Amino acid sequence: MIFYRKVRAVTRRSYNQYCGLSRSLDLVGERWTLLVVRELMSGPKRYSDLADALDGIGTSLLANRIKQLHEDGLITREHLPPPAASQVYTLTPTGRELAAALVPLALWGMRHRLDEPRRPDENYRAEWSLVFLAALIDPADTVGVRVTVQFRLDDSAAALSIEDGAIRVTPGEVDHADTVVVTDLRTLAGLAYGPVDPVAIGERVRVEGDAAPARLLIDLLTRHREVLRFS
Amino acid sequence: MIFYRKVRAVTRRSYNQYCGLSRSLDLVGERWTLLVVRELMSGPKRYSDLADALDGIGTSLLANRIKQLHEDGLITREHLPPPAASQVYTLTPTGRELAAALVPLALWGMRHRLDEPRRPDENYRAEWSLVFLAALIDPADTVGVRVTVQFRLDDSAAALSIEDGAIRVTPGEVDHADTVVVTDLRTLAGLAYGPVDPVAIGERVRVEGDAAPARLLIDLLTRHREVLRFS
DNA sequence: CCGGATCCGTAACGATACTG
DNA sequence: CAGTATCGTTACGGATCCGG
Repeated sequence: MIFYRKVRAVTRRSYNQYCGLSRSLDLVGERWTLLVVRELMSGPKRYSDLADALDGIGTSLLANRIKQLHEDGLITREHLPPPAASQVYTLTPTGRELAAALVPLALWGMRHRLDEPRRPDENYRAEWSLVFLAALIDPADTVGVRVTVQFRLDDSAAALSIEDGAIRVTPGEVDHADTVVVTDLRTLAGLAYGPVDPVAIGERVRVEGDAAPARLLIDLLTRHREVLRFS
Repeated sequence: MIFYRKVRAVTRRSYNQYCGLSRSLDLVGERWTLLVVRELMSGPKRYSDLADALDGIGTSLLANRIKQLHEDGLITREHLPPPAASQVYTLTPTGRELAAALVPLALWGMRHRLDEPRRPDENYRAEWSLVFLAALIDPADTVGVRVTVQFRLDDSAAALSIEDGAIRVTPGEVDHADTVVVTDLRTLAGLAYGPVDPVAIGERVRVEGDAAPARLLIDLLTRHREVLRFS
């Protein structure tokens, strides 16, 4: 009797096209991969953090995706010092460039696919959108700026902070925020790229605390550069 | 005896996340979909054109992808007048915005995934990369410009033309080109976004015909705006 | 020939159970 | 906590067929 051992495919499925887009998708075009990258845009994450955020991924597939991203040099796997006894995944510089390349695609989705409101059982985290909106801020506008704003969007919280030219998004509540902005995702997204008028946002945006940092940040978000156009 | 009819799933598979990127990928994240969009960036195409360019897609899947893109309002299906007796697919304005959003991802792939040279049996078409490089040209720089340059890259040809502010890529050979540029993809891509120095390209770029239009176009390609940065 | 639809084998994914 | 192992289901790939 002969046993056939199921051998793991040595070659990944490829489009077999000498083209930048095709080769990008060969690497990160499979299901869930780009969402793992998105998760890491709000800072290093543990395996269980990713599994928790990516509802429905299945543990086995997540492990495979992490392994691929690591082999391809898009993330690093670091062991935290003993007291933590844990390991975290972090974007490499190449991975961060990929993350930046996802910004227009995410904004396209915000513009065209967020008009259908959030379904009752649909997952949602404030940092998912905030990382892409934060990428719109022009670093040239942040010299000397040092601000942390706590956002609360549709009952999820995340903070956006600017310090020494570094723009960072932190999931959840931070304890050193300069002020708190309470609004919804569509309003904030509409402010940043589109139809919402910054001067008439009184009833859709509530600022708790000092208004100046909130104004500053919303100003930075609204005077970003143009989006790319095709044709 | 009871026959079970295989019912087409009424609900597409979704990440179930209220997030711009997730919802984009719900729409266009499945295999081959974004490559169909890329094909349409170089002009309207027939079904058989797409099937021919997307080697390995399988006719049934291509038909499904086209149907989805049409239902989602990203492409139109037009019947050509009787002598042609054919139908072509064209990007809608929303579809063109999506195409523009793919540019950074394609450039990321050019920068990071094209160092592995073209495999012997790997498919290649000049327009695949040219549409994304052309998107780097700033429309503000094209006022009054009217030029058509025939490119020949690694034995595939496509033309890039600018006219009345419209930038267009045409597959294959055109018959009204102002000049011909012969080079390879890595050189052209390196010129546009990266490490190749425009002043020392003599032996890597060959211009057949009038040098002025070629210089103009290469100049437009190299002085595009910065790419988005993350972090 | 063009524009698909049908069928079927294989690979990818999703859910759950289990382990160091 | 950080994954493997297993297994049923879905998606994809290739071939064939079919109506205009």
